[in-house]
Parts: sequence; structure tokens; C-alpha cells
Amino acid sequence: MPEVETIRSGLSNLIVGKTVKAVAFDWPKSFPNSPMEVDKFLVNATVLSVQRRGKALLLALNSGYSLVIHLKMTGQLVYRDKIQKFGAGHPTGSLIGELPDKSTRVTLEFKDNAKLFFNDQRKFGWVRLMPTVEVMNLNFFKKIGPEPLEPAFTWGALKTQLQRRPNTSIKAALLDQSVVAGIGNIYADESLWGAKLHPAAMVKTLTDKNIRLLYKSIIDVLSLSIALGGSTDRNYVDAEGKKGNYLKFANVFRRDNLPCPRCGTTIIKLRVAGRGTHICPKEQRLKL
DNA sequence: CACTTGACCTGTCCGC
DNA sequence: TGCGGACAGGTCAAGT
Repeated sequence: MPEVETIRSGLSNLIVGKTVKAVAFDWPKSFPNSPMEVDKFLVNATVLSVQRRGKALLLALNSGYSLVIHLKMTGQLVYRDKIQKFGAGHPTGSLIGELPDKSTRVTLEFKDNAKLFFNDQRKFGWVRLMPTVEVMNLNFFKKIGPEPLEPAFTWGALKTQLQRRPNTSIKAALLDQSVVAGIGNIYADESLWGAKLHPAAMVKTLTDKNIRLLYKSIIDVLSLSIALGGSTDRNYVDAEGKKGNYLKFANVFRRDNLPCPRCGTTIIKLRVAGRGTHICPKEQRLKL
């Protein structure tokens, strides 16, 4: 979510008010709309806003339609102005080369000749054009949980949401977007380390104290990552093509065989909820 | 119903 | 070098 939020704020400054001139796309799973729909509701439409819900982006258009975008693991949304320069010498400092490249699935061209590229190496992500009033009817949004950085998300709200998954591991629960929106594998590991909880601990075994600490940890971790422009594990870049800086400050994620920043114990990697998981084995104990 | 496992894709890295 | 297998930030369908 911090990565998507970073893209959202960047794109908001770059494309709101711009009008689409042309659209190129060729991979139906990445962009399933027909050329007819695109001509009618996207070409000549002006971007009204760029919003985020969970890990999805919503670009509202003045045609009554919206572009809904999910980047999944390797998606990128990179903006290039009309000059089409790139690399370290460019004012934006983009680390992505010339676009489009082999991973480009969708290109939006604006009337001022600026372009927005949707790149996605693994083709898991998607862009979808649909009526704005129907967006929240997508299953993805119908079952999505609370936004962790909204004021309504209190520790009690976290407890209530967790009680919906009592018999699963706390890691699986945190990754479940219907429990809390926006926590992915990196932030689940970092939040659990912050709260000194073992990721395989059953949700129903957590105490109120555990949940309060976890709540604070989630908010701290997500807020810090947004402040640092998100995490670049491999593919992630922001709307200007720049990498995020959070992983330099991560405590456990991808730090197996390195010392725990709190106690010095060697961090280990295990598999929980089918995902690579990093913990301090001394501080994050599985109570029996 | 609650929960877990594979599938969706491409690319990279590691061991033989 | 080459090849096979495991793994990668997420979600969904199908399985138990």
C-alpha cells in the first residue's frame, strides 16, 4: 500500500486536469476493455482525480468512467513528459529506461504529448475502464477492509476485524485484505516484528495487549514507508520512475542471516501462510 | 462456512 | 554455459 500511495500522490500532481489523446494496449488480461469502450469513454476524457483504496488506484474521468488499476507485484505506472528524456540526467531522476519497453502493457497519451505507461513484467496486474458508479461493485472493493491510516481504524477496530479469522495465523489474517486493507508481505513481517509476535500464532491466542502493540506497529510501519516513498524489492518505482527507500530501514524483511536491530539475534526466514516470512527467533516466539 | 493450496506470468538466481 | 527448480511485493478459484 505505501507503494500505491506514493504513486497516487505523484500521479495526482502530474495528470489531474490532463486530457487523454490516445490509448495503446495489446494484452487483454492487463486491460480487458474493447477498443470501442476506450474510444467512447477514455479518449478525450479528462482526469478528475487520482484516489487509492487498499492497493488499488482509481482514476476518475469526466466521462463518467474511471480507470481502476491494480499493480499486483510487478506493476508500474510511470509518467513521462513530452520531452521523453529518462535516466539519471533527467530532472525526475527516473531509473527506468526508454518507454515503452517489453513490459509495457498499456500506454495513455495525453493531449500535451505526455504519456503514462502501465508496465507489468508478470502480467498479474490490471487496468480496467468502467462506469465510476459501478467501481465499488467490484468484488475486490465489496469485501475490502478498513483503511489502516484512516482515523476510524482504532485498535478496537483491528480487534473486531481480527475476530473474523480466529483460527488462522496472524500473518494470514494481516495479508487478508478484508481484515485490513493494504498490508502486504513486507509490512506484515515488519509489523509483527514491531509487536514481537510470531507470524504463525493463531489469531485467537492474541491478547488485547498484543493487538494494541500490533495496531501501533502497523500504523508506524505504513506511515514510515509512505514517508520514504515505499519499498523497492525489485520492480517497484514511483510515478517518476524512482525507487522507494523503505527497505533500507526495514528491520527483518529480506534480512535473514543479519542481526535483529533490537537484540542482535540472527534473523531467520521461514514459510508462513505460504509466504516467505522473516522473524527474530528470540523475540518472536510461538507460545504453546 | 473457514481455511489452505494452486494458478496466473515472467525473470532471476542457485545448484548440478 | 546450460538446465531444472525454487522463488518473487498479490489475489482469486478451487480444493479440503
